[in-house]
This record gives sequence, structure tokens and C-alpha cells, in this order.
Amino acid sequence: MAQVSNTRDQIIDKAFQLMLQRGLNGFSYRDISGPLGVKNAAIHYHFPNKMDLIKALIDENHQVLRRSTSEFMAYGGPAMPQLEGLFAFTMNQCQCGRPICMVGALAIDYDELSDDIKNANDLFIKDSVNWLTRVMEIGRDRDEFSYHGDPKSKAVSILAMIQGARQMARVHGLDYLEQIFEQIRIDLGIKS
Amino acid sequence: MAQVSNTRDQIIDKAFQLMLQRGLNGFSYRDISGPLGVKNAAIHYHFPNKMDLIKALIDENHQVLRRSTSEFMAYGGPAMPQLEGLFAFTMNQCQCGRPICMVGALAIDYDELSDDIKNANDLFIKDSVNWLTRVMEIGRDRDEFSYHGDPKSKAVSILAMIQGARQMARVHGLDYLEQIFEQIRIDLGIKS
DNA sequence: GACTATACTTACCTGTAAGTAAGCTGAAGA
DNA sequence: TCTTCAGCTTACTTACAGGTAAGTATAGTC
Repeated sequence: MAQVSNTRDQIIDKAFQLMLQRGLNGFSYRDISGPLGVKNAAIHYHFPNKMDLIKALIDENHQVLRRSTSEFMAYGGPAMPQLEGLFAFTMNQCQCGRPICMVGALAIDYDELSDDIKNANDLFIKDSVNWLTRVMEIGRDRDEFSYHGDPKSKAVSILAMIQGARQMARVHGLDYLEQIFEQIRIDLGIKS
Repeated sequence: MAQVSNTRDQIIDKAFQLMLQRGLNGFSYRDISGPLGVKNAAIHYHFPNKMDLIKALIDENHQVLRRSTSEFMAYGGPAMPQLEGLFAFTMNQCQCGRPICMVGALAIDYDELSDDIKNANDLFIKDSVNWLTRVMEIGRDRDEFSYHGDPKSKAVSILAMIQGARQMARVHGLDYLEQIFEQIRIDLGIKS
């Protein structure tokens, strides 16, 4: 079996889904190893302890963010597709059994995170905010939409809203999520 | 010791704080019994199992909501003090070591909640939304503030925003929370 | 003074969590 | 063909979770 292992990738994938479903303390190694058909010790082989696993999840998630925003951050372009992309991504995640966003899932267990994890999470949030701030700036400059106040504050408030929306949507269904997206559009003066 | 016990109240108080700090799976009976100077079995005496305890927390929280909104719901009055009251309450909770709101804390563990708990949580959210919807209606009618779209959608979006804001504030500090409150005011046309 | 209910404690149970040490296996290089 | 090493498994440990049954202390009631 000395081939390149894909067990590691499968562990990350499963763990990520479980974390967004149940939070850090809501899943165990057994919940990962069982479905994958391996033993708990196989997870410890790839990730010596749980925090190493969580770190890998954050890094993986950060990569996804970077891949999907790097072009816009480098070259600019219309803002609306970026915003609608965020809505679509969020909806898709919820439909794929990942109801809670990573930042929301980690927030509840924040006190028990290592400094290393806190930093990685902090960096992820900062990059998210930077991206959406740029979307807000460009969108207003190009008259794609309008709002009052500081672009960064607007960006943070939208991210917070989506984060909360995913949690509410878990209780009240995905209609709630769509309703909140629509309100964000209305607040931005898109579709009177 | 056949006096009226206040251990029950202390358990609820401690458990509530722990749940808002660490979530449902982030605290154990020991975390409650230790600080109170009782044994785990004392908790089981008052709340046969953990779900009974959680149910009590939700009910308690619901009572707080009802007490602080019943007058407005019955007789109306200016909307702005209601909204500012929500901001002040939220800030106060965060400062008192209750960083995450109850709905947010329960959302992550939603799948393992009993139907009973889900219903109680659902009802709490509905009452919250009803109250803030009324605040949004009255505020617009009285020209205290302005916004586009449906009052209920606006209410839901604000509640979602505050829920997300509390989680972000845990990572980035309470300034984030204040910044989001300010953006809500700006979006409502209060303080141009 | 016996009885009863409340509010616990003591002592235990089962299950499961994360984590570890040592052994096995198959491919690939020397 | 022997060795090496990645990628596991087997078999274990320690700690702690929620939960329970039986006993105890105290106050109020008859």
C-alpha cells in the first residue's frame, strides 16, 4: 500500500463536513474512521492530534477562498458576480450538508483553540473581509449598487448576516437564507 | 435542608453561561457542579438528563425575552428605544461572559436536539422575529427610521446580523460588534 | 416521636473520547 | 533479495462523559 494515500484527503473532507454539521466537540474520530473504513489510529497517523486536523481544515478552507477570489483581488472587475457568487456558494454549502460556516463552527469552541488555530482562523476572516470590502468599494464606484457608510463596515455586516443566516436557516429552512439574500440586495438598492 | 432550593437556579445560571461560552457539547456536569460545590448527581436530581437542563435554559431565556418585550408588544410606543435596547442587551451579554447567543449555540448541535427542544427554540426565534418585525413596522410608520422591503425580512436580517456579529466579535473583539450596530443604524438612515 | 418529602451525597455503571506503542504489509530502491 | 519506509492495524491506556441506585440529613406534618 505504499502508494500515495488519498485517505488523508478523505479524512479532511469528512472531518470538514462533520465540523460544519456538529462543531468541534460534536464529532469524534469514530465518526470519521467508520464511514471511511479505516481505524481511528489511521487518523492519528496523518494528524497526530485533533488540533492538527482542525488546522488542516482551516488551511483547506482558506485555499478555497483564495482560489475563488484571487482573480478579482488581482484584476478587479464587476462586483455583482462576486456578491452573487457568495450567495450561491453559501446556498450550495447548505444544500451539501454543510449548514454552518467554518467561522461560526469555531466561534463556539473558541476558548479551547490553540493560538496557532486562532491565528489561522483570524487570518481567514481577515482575508474574507478584505475581499468583500473590495467588492463593496468597487460595486459602489461602478454604480452597481449603493449604500451608506464605510465599505469595510458594510462588508463585515454582510458577512455577519450570512453567518447568522446559515444558523437560522438550519431551524427554519433554506427559504430563510434566500429571504436574507434578497434583503441584502434590497439594502444595496439592487432590484427596488 | 428542606428549604426552598436555590441550587436549581444556580445550576441554570451556570449552565446558561457555559452553553453560551462553549456550546452544548463543550461543557459537562462537572463544569457546573464543581464551581457550585455540589455533586453531579445533584444536577441529575433537578434535571434528570441534559436535555431537560437545556430545555430549562431555553424556557428561562424565553421568559427574559417576554418580560422585556411584552409592554411594547401590548401597547406599542417608540421603536428606537427597542432597537437600542437590543444593542445594549447584546453588548452587555458579551461583556458578562456570554459571547454567543443561545440560538447560535444551539444551531451547531441542532441535529442532536430532541423535538421538544427544537420546538422550544423555534418558538423563541419566532417570538424574537415577531417582536423585531413589529419594531420595524412601527419605526417606519412613525418615521423614526427608513428601509426598503418587507418588515419581517428586515427584522430577520438584523437578527441574523447580530447573531453573526457576536461570533465575529469573539475573534476580533467587541469593537466589531459596535461597528456592526453602527452599520445597522446607518442602513436604517439613523445618523446619516 | 414517628412519618414523609425534599435535597442532596456516595458509590457505582457503561460508553466513548483522544491518544499511543508496537506490529504488519506491500511497493520500491540498492 | 534484502532493506527501508509509508501507511496503515491491533491492542491497549487514561480520562471523562452522562446517568443511576441506594443511602443520608434535615425540616415540616400528623
